Amino acid sequence: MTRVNYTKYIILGMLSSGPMSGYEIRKYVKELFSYMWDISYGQIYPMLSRLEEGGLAAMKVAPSGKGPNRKVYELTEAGRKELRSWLKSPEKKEYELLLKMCFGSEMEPGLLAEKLEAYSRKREGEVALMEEWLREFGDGQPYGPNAPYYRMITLLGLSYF
Amino acid sequence: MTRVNYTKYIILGMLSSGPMSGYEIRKYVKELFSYMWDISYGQIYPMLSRLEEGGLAAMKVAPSGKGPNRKVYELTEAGRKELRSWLKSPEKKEYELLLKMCFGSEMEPGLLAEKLEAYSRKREGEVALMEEWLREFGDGQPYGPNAPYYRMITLLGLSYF
DNA sequence: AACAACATGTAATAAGTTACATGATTGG
DNA sequence: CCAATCATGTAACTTATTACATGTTGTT
Repeated sequence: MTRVNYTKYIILGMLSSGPMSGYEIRKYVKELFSYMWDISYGQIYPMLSRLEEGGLAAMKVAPSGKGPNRKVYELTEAGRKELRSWLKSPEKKEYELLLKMCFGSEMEPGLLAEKLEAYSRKREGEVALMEEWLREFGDGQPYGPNAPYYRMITLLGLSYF
Repeated sequence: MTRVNYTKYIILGMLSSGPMSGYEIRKYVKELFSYMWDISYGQIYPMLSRLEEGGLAAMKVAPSGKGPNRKVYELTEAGRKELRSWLKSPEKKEYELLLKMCFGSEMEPGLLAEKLEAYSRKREGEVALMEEWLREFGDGQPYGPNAPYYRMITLLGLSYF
């Protein structure tokens, strides 16, 4: 089970909305996704080079109105294919579906709805478990001094799900 | 600005509830926090050694009813001090306060409430911003093909906050 | 002249994952 | 005897952060 490089798919996903420079990718990710993910230049620029090398993105130097020249990257067909193949694949992390949702326009019609329904079904089981925890946390001390705080977090999780 | 090692504080925090082995830490983190964080043996065991070396935890070998001997780690006074100093420090990541909340029993009375209030105030500003985004995402296409999906995520974030 | 924002990049370091190695005990 | 669970650990590798280097353009 080789691990998924999310940085790669965040960048591929950003480029799916249109050609962009590394600087812009950073700016939009910070603006739109700041409370979910962050991505630093130390990841972005090397990854853009790797994507270009691998034929997943094509680079053009473009003059910038302000500041130095920009390197604008555009998704190639291979890049779009790679993005879509990840979008279709099963999620391995909790937040992965949320990330995929950001690039919903690249998903086949119905796929996102299908995934969201499966997620919701999975969550229903967890909600039942959380409700059970809440009852358990209430009874005495078997969970130690932090039980009331776990309770608060479980309550938060419950309302979120 | 040296970076915060969250693994260290998760382990220190777990040990604050009582002596525990690496295996147990993994088990509880998976059980209780699985939808927020994960922590692998490849992090836990080396970190426990480092904590012991640094005098933040003390190790005792204890026979296990089942399976091989366990190495049970107990928080030292220095370890507790280190945990509390992190608990007091300002948060640098979005999810950091949630993590701190799990170890609320080690926080000075009022500190958690204070931090939660500050967080709530900060969130109020963001809620206003999100509401503005929702209006913007509604008007035409300046945000590209994924605008409806950003809208969904913003809606989710809004109800969460 | 100074500063903010624009723009790209790298090197050193730290952190995290995966796969592997080892072995005991209990229940079916 | 086999599988599951208990239990600890390491090596190879990948990923991420921070600090630094460099330089432009527009605003105060």
